[in-house]
Amino acid sequence: MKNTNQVSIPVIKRLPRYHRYLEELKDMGIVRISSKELSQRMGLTASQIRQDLNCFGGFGQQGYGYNIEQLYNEIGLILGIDKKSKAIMIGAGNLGHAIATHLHFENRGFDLVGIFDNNPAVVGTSVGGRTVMDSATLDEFCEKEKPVVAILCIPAEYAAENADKLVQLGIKGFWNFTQCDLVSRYENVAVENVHLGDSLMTLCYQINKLPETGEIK
Amino acid sequence: MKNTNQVSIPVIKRLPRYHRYLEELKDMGIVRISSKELSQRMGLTASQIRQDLNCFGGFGQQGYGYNIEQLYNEIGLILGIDKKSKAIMIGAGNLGHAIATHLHFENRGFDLVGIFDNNPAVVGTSVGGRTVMDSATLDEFCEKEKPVVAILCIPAEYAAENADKLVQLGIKGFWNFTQCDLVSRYENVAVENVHLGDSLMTLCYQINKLPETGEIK
DNA sequence: TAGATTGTTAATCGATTAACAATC
DNA sequence: TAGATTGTTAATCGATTAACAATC
Repeated sequence: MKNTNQVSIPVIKRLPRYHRYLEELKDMGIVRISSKELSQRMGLTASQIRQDLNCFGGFGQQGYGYNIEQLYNEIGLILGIDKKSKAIMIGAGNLGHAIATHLHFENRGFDLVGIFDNNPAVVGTSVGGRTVMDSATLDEFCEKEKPVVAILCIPAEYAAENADKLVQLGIKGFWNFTQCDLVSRYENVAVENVHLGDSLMTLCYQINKLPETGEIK
Repeated sequence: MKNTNQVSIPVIKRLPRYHRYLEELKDMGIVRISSKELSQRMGLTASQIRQDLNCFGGFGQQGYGYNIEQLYNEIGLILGIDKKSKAIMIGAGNLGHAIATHLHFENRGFDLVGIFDNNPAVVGTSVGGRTVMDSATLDEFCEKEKPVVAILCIPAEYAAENADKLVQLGIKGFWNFTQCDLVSRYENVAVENVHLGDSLMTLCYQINKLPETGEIK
């Protein structure tokens, strides 16, 4: 694998999608694929695929293309999904509950080791086979388990204070489902935002910009 | 408002975020703001903000800046959140349940008029004050209510067939929570993907690329 | 009026696409 | 070997940033 220093964000964001398509092809029993054919399936250019992959190394072979299983595994390694970082979830409301039960953390480089909430009605209940713990025990838990990532599923107004505290407790990355941006509050802390409200508004724009049925041009 | 033909995607994706920041400033009782100050708050350049806004018209005033409430309203109009498109949700599992209850559709240009599931155990239950309907009644419902957007909260393997059917029933846009890409299956149908799995894997990459504590450089 | 800040044009930067020699 | 397809360099395209005249 080549020097991975400073691979651009757009490239990184495409990796999981490559991974998905390759998994599908692998499961179909297909062994090799050319950048051209993959590009057609994915709606990209072959050039882009080759450029993207060559940020990390030459995984193909001239005249042959790419071995699907090998490339699939390589991309998994690049993403680091074999590492299994410890993650905790803050907030076990509707959304937290859904995220905790719906995602396959273990297939994506994480181990969800704890779920916390400060609502007494929720503490002690089971979410996806895990018992929700009291937020009051968070400090203690972090000192012992040393989780690396926190998944924020709390109301926006508590996001900043919680994040600050979690960084002090050693958290190095957030999967942020709150409206709050956590813009550059910290150095060397990764933030991956899932702004569902923003996404919905973007769709709103698209819908309203769609040509009306029957409209000319 | 200027001709909005072909405003680039990156610009559109920033609009909801401007909207959020402006709402916050408005709620704080602040009346005006310069592109410079807003840029500092948001972690952007002032140039970018001015360029973005001038895709739609000149909302500012030299020497003064922007009136926060006016700009907030203008961006709302650009996004079209006053239009209230009818939306239906397909799949009322954990994730669907959370989305239906967690998002404020009415503030973001949509009216969630129906939730459907094919699981008899779920049909008839209440989700966020709405009764889940049987998927078997979907055709009938669409003919009568003419929803414009479908929110897909179903397993990936059923996504394509459901989407095809929904397009035939008149759906013009998808908010797609499935793993399936729905890549360019249709013309003049908007697709906004929320690939949570991809997002999580991107975070995985970031975490593993973070400099180790104590590491030099 | 003087100072501030926009709207807009020009310059820069980065990402995507095209081209092609290398090579399996 | 001939054909296919990569890895990589060069060209293009688009988005971001800088600069500044216009003007409130």
